[in-house]
Amino acid sequence: MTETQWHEELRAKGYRVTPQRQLVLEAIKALEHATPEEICVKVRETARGVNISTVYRTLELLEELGLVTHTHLGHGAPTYHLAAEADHVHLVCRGCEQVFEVRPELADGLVEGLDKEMGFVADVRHLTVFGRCRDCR
Amino acid sequence: MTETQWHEELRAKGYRVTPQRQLVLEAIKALEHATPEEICVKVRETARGVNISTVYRTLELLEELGLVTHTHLGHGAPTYHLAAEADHVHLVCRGCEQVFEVRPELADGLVEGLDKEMGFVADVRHLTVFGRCRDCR
DNA sequence: ATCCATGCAAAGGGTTTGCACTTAG
DNA sequence: CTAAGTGCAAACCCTTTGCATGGAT
Repeated sequence: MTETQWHEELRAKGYRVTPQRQLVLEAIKALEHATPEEICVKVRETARGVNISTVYRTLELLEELGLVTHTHLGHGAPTYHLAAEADHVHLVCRGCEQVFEVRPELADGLVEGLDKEMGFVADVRHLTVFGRCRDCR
Repeated sequence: MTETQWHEELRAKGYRVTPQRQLVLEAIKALEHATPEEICVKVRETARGVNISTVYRTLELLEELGLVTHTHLGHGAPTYHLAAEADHVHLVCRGCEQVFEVRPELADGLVEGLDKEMGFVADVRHLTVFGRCRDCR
């Protein structure tokens, strides 16, 4: 989606294009897997005084527009990333707390099984697998 | 694991067997997928005045002993269940918010793939798949 | 000139912690 | 007896909300 495309989508739905909204989206683009807090810090590098509650409200909006998704990687705050770049499964190692990304095709069997067995359509982009990585097993 | 078995495991590690700890474990057994708050309420049906912080401390202990595991089903508090009965994958429907359980074998392909591809040992019991159920797709 | 969006501060969940008291061993 | 466990209250993190001000359209 181009810059002007989502600006127009915003306006079409009665929302406004504000500097804060643009900065939050840019921060997500730049950071990858960033928490609201981290996004806020990043945004403040450019524009001082942007409030954390604005970040939360913007994240909700961007997610509603389908530009952004979030995942829960562990116990703390969720992490946000561009929906366009979110096409991977997350692995979280309980040993070293590291986060890995793997091709979503690895979950194809699971996805098909769930659909066949009970008509459940899985959203692989929100899939987080906990376990232990090679070095911590 | 029998009653006396885990009592002895507690003592062997220098922990004590207290009424609160027994009640918390029984509550988890009875409730299935209960949040700390719900467990606390259940425990208070039997013993009044048990504190929520004791519940949290006990959950941590029981998890360390491997008697109990938790999963994050959605945004709120995690849910706890007996490790012995936790052998299933959770599905959460984003439409109706319902939680389903399915046989862990459905994830076998994923588990094998992760191991083969990068030596990652997945813990299926903590796996939660988000998506849409038959009625909400 | 609208009325949506923001900043601020306060409140809200969920969880952890410090400390004096209690209790299992 | 004495170390571990508990209750209580306060603190903590993350998130949401109410309201007056500010700004995009």
